Amino acid sequence: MTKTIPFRNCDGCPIRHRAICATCDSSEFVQLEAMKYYRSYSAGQTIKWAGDRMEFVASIVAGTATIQHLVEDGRKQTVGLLLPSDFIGRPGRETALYDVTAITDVTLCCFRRGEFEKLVESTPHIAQRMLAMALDELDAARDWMFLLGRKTARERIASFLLLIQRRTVSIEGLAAPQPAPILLPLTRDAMSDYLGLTLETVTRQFSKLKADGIIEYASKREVFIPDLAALRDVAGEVTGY
Amino acid sequence: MTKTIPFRNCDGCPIRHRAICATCDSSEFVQLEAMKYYRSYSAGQTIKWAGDRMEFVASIVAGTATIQHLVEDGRKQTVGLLLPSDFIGRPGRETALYDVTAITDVTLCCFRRGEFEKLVESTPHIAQRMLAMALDELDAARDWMFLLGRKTARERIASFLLLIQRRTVSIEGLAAPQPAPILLPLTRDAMSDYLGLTLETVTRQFSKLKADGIIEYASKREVFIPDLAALRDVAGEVTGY
DNA sequence: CGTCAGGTTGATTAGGATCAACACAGGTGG
DNA sequence: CCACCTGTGTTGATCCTAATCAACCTGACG
Repeated sequence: MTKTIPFRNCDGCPIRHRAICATCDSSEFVQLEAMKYYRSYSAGQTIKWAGDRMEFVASIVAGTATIQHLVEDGRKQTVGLLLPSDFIGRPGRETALYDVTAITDVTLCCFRRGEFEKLVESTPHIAQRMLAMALDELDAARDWMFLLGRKTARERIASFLLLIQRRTVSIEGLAAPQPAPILLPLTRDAMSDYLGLTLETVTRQFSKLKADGIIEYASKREVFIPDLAALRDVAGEVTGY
Repeated sequence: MTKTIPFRNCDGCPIRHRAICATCDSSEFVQLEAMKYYRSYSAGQTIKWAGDRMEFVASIVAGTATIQHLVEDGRKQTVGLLLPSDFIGRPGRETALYDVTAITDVTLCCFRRGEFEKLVESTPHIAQRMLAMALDELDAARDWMFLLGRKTARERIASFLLLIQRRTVSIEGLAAPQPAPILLPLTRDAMSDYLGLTLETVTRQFSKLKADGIIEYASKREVFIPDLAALRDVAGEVTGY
């Protein structure tokens, strides 16, 4: 459950330049560094439950988590995917609205909520950075609304694969050449929750994409994309011009 | 097309205490007041097109607008509903990502984007207020993702009616007694775009809810809700505890 | 009075959901 | 070492909700 963290201070932090601290100047940075603490969760653990009092906010340092809306009758919808540098929690809210679950092993960089809220009030850079990140997330949520409201199952899978492909490239840098296998951080079931489908439909569409030569399996959870443009086409994105 | 505005300065402004200016102190307020200008659009007009350069950001003073994602093959999804006090645009983005369309006659309180961005940088209160509003919108977007991904047509209609009912009450104050008719700002077609359905399905579900006694028509665009709890039940909201 | 936008209703179809059986890998314990 | 179990994934058969295609209604307006 507790996992060793391969660094001790912010200098070596992999998300230093993309998280909420990205635009802090050195004095702001000292304050953040002083109040941070790390926490780890293993795959499958719930980080917070809807309704819980939120004692901290945090940045994802490593791993993947999901934000989920769960309803008594068993219906579930993943309403956000949290990857390294993404932020959990919001200043000013007492209790969580959604469940947050670690999908892979996750390391968080946490801040006590009360202290963090004071910092947001006193440090304009942080409020501005958080605003920019919140607005980006809002755009992402709106794109996802289009997917959930209007895309076919096939298009949803293709869009999801592109999303993971892009984030993989942006996190790992473009070290690896294009046709590198991309690792899916979610099970078929978790994907279905994210895509507004059932797990059977997800499986079927994967099989169909494979049969059509759009993807190839390295393993059940690792996929090659021989032709990215073809995948974009399937996803309903405009490739052109 | 141009509509008279029934007030000249912020004192009489109906959204003074809910828009981005809500938490400004008096000196900040003077700055905002100095740079604002009003603009009106008549029902059906497009306020901005996706891809347009955004020369201003704005608060909705009166009327209803929608944010839409439109795709070449004709599919359309409304990804946001803008009611009085909601904000259009974002500091730091050059071009609009989505179409914004006036559904009813709309009055905006506009700020030139460049000037506004400077203000956001220099005025922490505004960045903080915008952050709070952006996070609220993000929560609303996530609730809508659940609706689009998991709710049935009937539940979607009921949820939409509740949404309008709540916003009607909160804007008009609770002057009117509970069983007041609520005015639907959207056509069946526009509702279908928002709910991820077709207009025929919207009509059918309205008819069914009427047949079931959940709603009553005052006119095609005005609805009574005799029993709010019953409607909540249909919407899949937990009444109880 | 004719036209047109908005709305309703019916018949049919299709895309995913649901129910069900089975495959496969990895881990555990006897 | 093997038998068993559990979590994950695949595939098939059937059903059902909402989409599609189509006809018609209603009221506002020039």
